[in-house]
Amino acid sequence: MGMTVGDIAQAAGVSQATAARALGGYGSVSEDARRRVLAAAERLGYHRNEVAASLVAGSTRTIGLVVGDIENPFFAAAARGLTDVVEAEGQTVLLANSDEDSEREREAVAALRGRRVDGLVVATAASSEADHLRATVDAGVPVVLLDRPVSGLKLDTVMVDNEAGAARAVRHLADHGHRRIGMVTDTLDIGSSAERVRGFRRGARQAEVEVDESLIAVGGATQEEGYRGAFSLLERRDRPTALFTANNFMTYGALLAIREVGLAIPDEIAIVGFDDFVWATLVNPPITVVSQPVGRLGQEAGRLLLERIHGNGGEPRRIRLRTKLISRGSAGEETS
Amino acid sequence: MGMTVGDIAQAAGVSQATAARALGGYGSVSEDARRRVLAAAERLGYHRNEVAASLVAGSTRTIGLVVGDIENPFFAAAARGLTDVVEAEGQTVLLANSDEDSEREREAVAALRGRRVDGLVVATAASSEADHLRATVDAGVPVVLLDRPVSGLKLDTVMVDNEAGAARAVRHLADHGHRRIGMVTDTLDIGSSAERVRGFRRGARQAEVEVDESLIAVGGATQEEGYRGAFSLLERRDRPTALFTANNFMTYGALLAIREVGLAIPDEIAIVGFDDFVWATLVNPPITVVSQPVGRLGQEAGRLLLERIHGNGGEPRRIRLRTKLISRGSAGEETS
DNA sequence: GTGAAAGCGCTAACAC
DNA sequence: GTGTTAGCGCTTTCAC
Repeated sequence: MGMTVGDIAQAAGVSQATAARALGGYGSVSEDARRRVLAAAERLGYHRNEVAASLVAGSTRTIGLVVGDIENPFFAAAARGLTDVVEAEGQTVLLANSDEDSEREREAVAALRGRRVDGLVVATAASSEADHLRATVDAGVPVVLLDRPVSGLKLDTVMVDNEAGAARAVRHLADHGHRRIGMVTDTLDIGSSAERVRGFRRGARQAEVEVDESLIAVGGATQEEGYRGAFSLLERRDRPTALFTANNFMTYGALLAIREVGLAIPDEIAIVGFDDFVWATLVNPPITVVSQPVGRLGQEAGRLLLERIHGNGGEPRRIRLRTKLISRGSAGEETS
Repeated sequence: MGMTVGDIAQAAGVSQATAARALGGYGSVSEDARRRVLAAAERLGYHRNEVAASLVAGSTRTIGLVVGDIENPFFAAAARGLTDVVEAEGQTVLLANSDEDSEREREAVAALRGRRVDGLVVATAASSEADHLRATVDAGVPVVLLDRPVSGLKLDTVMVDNEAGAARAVRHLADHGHRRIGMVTDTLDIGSSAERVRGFRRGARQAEVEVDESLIAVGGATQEEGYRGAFSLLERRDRPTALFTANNFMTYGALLAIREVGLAIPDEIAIVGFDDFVWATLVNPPITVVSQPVGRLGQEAGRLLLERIHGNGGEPRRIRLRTKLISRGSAGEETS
């Protein structure tokens, strides 16, 4: 533990510089010296103090990840994709949860920046308040936006085609005879959610379905709020015949509400959710979803960030990954 | 960014030492100097370089977490509990996945130690190979074991009453008329799984049910392996009438296998899973589980670790949290 | 109360 | 090829 290059140097009978070179594998060291140093290091169980190395190198080989909640399978999968990519480059991930709260997000970013992360991947809670991100980039710390665009801030961003995916879902519902379609979403402060609502409207227009704005239930980013939103729609006399839910929390909440109200899927209420989930095929009936390549989202974010860290300048890039509709029956499709 | 205490000191017209004291809130500084320093820092947007501070303090205020896979809801929930507790103390979590591979776990631990984490929480992949953990503790870096005990290594450990919980599940199945009960588990290298198998045997004994060892399907730690294990049991002529699955991956895999084989739950095959999951109430029928307080597992691990970091010596502690059987119908219970 | 100076463990000029 | 030396940005004696 308390072992330093100096100790190794002494044990190997060379200067600290030589030991450092042998250990670091840079500069030139005689074969003999190198062997002695390496042997001493091995014998004494030396491991480089990365924080000291970071101080001089000006790089911590650590990248920060700020998500709403790592317990959310979406973020967990993205985190996994990210860690896989960056660890392959010797980077490690510092994790922070924002609980979708802008203030907590600020604190998280500050904490990570204080620890001098080489870069940051953030799924920002509020697409409008982004001065902390701008300040970070201005300070020379690369930031990649995950899943959620930010208005008025050109930054590397990795997301899915939210609008197209949502529109697709609505058309799918319309194709199966639905004219009265409700939507359950979390706050529109979340960039991707705002896009999905736009997609909802667009899809309706394309399918020539009238959009009843009162059928768009907007709530918080929790399952309870999803439940509440869906419930409010379902208890109306003129309730919709189909629901489009903007993410898994909303989907889950809506399914609870549907069960609570006692409606049969898909005959009394159809449903299509944004984002696939592991159990979608095991609930009854299986749930039709717009699936997104979540792991890849994290991977691409990692790649983009690594490029920036490696000094790649150039215009910010926006990567849009494609979503895919997976038809399982909950929209009233014929399934075998 | 390139701002240092020296810069602030200069801007405030004081020495670096005074600026550092004012900024760090220690030592004694005149009210006047303090104000000037703080004002300068604010104005120039100074933020302490924590890596430099870490180097001198010998503490990074960072703790390492090594799990099998953050995408696994169990680990995600534990991670969340852990971050909540340690962030409240100003610590941040460095995350690494081992994929339940001993070698990758070693590398992860090495990488985290190199970054001089103040402590480590690890859900170790192999309960028998623990020299890397022992070495870590010996080097003075506190380690808390999460979820999985390690044989022959006395360390702070937070886990659930695996054996009791598993026994309870089996008795529950026996209480509902099952005499031929199979078990699907991942590798016994995983400490908690080994305990659950012991609990399986114990529960059977208590319920005076004969244990057919060939009915214990042991596989890898993936859903596919869970599927495979369950399938192998279900396609037997003398197949069990009930299944106990050792964790969520196994439960999920088993449910797929059950569907594949075309058996009805609970009439043709009953099932009880270890560890609750969000969708358990929405699959049909709802799944009976032995639930564990996963978030608390992470929290307690955090508390234990923080205590050690704060210099609390004393004997290693083992915390066992209680599991709870939640009856939902998949074991053939009468449900309203 | 304040400043000068040493040092955390490492890397990297710069001489030899 | 190797050693000496000067920092990286911070904290912390030790004088004054």
